[in-house]
Amino acid sequence: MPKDRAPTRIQKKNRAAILEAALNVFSAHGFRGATVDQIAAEAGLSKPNLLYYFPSKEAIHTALLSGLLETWLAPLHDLDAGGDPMEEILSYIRRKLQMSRELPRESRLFANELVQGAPRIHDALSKDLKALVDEKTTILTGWMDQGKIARLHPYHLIFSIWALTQHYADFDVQVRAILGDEDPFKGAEPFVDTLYRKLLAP
Amino acid sequence: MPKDRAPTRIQKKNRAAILEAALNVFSAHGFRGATVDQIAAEAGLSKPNLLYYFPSKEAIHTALLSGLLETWLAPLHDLDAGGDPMEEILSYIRRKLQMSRELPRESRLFANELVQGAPRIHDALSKDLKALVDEKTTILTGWMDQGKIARLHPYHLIFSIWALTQHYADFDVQVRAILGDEDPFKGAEPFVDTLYRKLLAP
DNA sequence: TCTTGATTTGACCATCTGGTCAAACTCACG
DNA sequence: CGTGAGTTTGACCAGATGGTCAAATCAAGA
Repeated sequence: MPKDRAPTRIQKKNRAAILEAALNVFSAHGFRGATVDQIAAEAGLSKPNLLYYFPSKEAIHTALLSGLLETWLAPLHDLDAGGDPMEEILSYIRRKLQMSRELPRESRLFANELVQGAPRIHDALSKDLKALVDEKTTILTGWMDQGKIARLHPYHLIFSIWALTQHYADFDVQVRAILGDEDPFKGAEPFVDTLYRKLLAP
Repeated sequence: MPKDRAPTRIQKKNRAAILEAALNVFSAHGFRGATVDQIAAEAGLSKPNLLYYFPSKEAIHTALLSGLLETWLAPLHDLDAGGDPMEEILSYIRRKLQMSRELPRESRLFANELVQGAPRIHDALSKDLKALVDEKTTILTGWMDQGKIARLHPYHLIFSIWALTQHYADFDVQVRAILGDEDPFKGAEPFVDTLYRKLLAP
């Protein structure tokens, strides 16, 4: 285990390679389904070498999740009370959909964890996530009070956005099995845009 | 392994107990995360005894999935070209939401499988599911042509229904972490109802 | 009751998996 | 160079896990 001095060139490179490999493996097989050997192989390291950088499989998973949670929630963080309500929400939705396209592994990493009861991030959900959502639903409710957008249950509004956008990453196989060659996002973007324009129109 | 005569009383009871236990365990931990011992214990059998009824862990999983696929797709099957378009669709949505509430384990069983690339049901997706969806989107498109409902991408319309309704079962922990004590479905039902009424209004 | 097939189990096995460790090797820097 | 910290690895281990098997037990019809 490297001391806690400034990380060396090699440490930076290997830690990054491990996390990248772990993202591939954990997102495709879940925590239990992933093996340390698999991650090590994909990172181009031997297993003992990998365990020189992270003390355990669980530690890699935790590092991944907590490192990516911020990225994952950034779009919601950026929802601005000062902006135009409809534009703010639609822009949030577009960013979420874009993340589904560009960061599907991250989406599935969280999906795997959530479907199985989030044993490793339960805390982050009921603390950080809840706090963030509460902050933003206050903004949404404010806009509803001002008649800027239709009155809806703000929590369920947010759930609907998550469900709709992440569906394309999480259940990618199913979507592709049905759409065939068609690019899922080509149709998804105008669809969700239309959906939320109609839904939110005051 | 019992011969393929008519199943005895004991065979019926034990097979049912095994599938029930397997549903609990597979839906909570995924295929890889589930252990045969765990399923056997939950079914009240010893491991060798369980393996007397099913030849392998994989066989249990396959039996479960194929046995439940029909149940899972029944609501879509019932979408009737002869009925009132808006009522047919809203009734489909209500049934899907009801299944999310009453059969969350089944939902998570499929979610687990799908998130990890559906290695064991890829065939059923691109054959049975695709055929069913194609049949029903034809109906939807017909209704759109007649101006009975708004014109939308029919595949994405169906995806949106799946995403919205199954979200409450699949990501239950997250929903509860945010809603607290509030019953998720109390708010969800009017929300999705409103959503699709607005979306589908011609 | 007796017999036969169905059911159940304890003991066992091979493999996989997360993790350890001491020894070897490499790198940067004085 | 030389040297000490940083890095890598082969060999190894303990426990978990899927699965097997022969022997024991049970159930039901003749």
